[in-house]
Amino acid sequence: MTNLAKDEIIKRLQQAGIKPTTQRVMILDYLLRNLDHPSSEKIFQDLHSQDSVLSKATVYNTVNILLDKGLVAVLETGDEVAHYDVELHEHAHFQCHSCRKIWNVALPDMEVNNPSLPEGFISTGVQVLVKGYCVDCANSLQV
Amino acid sequence: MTNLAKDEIIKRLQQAGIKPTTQRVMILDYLLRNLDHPSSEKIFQDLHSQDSVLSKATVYNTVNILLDKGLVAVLETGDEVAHYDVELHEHAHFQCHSCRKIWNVALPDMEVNNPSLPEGFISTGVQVLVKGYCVDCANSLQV
DNA sequence: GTAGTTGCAAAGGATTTGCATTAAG
DNA sequence: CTTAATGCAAATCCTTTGCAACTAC
Repeated sequence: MTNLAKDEIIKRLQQAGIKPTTQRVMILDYLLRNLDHPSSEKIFQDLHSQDSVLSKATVYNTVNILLDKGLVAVLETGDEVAHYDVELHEHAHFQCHSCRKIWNVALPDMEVNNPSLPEGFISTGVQVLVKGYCVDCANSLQV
Repeated sequence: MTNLAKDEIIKRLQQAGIKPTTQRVMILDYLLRNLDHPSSEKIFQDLHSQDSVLSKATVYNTVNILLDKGLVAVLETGDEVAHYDVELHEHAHFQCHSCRKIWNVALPDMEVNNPSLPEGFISTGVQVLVKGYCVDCANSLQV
């Protein structure tokens, strides 16, 4: 599990031009320690229960700043909530229809970076989401 | 542009086990004529302005039924709204960061159907979303 | 009749926003 | 000091739900 020192986290924020306040460091630290694609609500709940100096609005604002500066990525799954990810190198996600958990999966070596876009279109990234059933749910549901 | 006769649409609904009411036929017809990935709100606005016999709840309910029966697919983009698509064969989508419009793009012939999932996991489908800038926005924004 | 569908308005849930307070350099 | 960030609550937007009225067999 990634476990960067506070100094490292502060440095990352500063390099991105984000003022490293207590709350922002907490949140980025949380994301680096929890690679299971938490939602803003989950981040808030977990951090707020440990340490009451944190509001929901701050979590949403901070996550949006981190997104904007490219320190995290967002994954839209069709759940009502957005899931965040600090893993920035290209990879795909798998989500279980039943338990809604998300896994990272390796992207096969494919030309997903060069889909046949119309002339003049510019790609900035590709999101690949595989849906299905995880092994536990597949077993218990007899899918 | 697809332009199925009402009879065809009714038949499709019946084959899926959906009672072909006036509103449901209207909505499926709309989706077949508008391949630009409309949202429920857009469907409601366009159909309601033509013909006032339609409520927002009916649009949401109907779209969910169509989804459930596999007559349409949903595309989650990270906008606050879901976009619907009657094109059911495998393809990718491109969305412009700037104008938010969505295009269908061909999936390169890749093994996206067989990503390396963990043992026992079952895939039921893959959603590929390419993000970037469309030609018009790229030009006007000098990206 | 009876079951299923519609419309309306209200509820629900995720996210954003306004503004007074507080913290950071 | 001065600017920016925080916390709180209210607001907003999308979507779902409850329920009474309606429609179609």
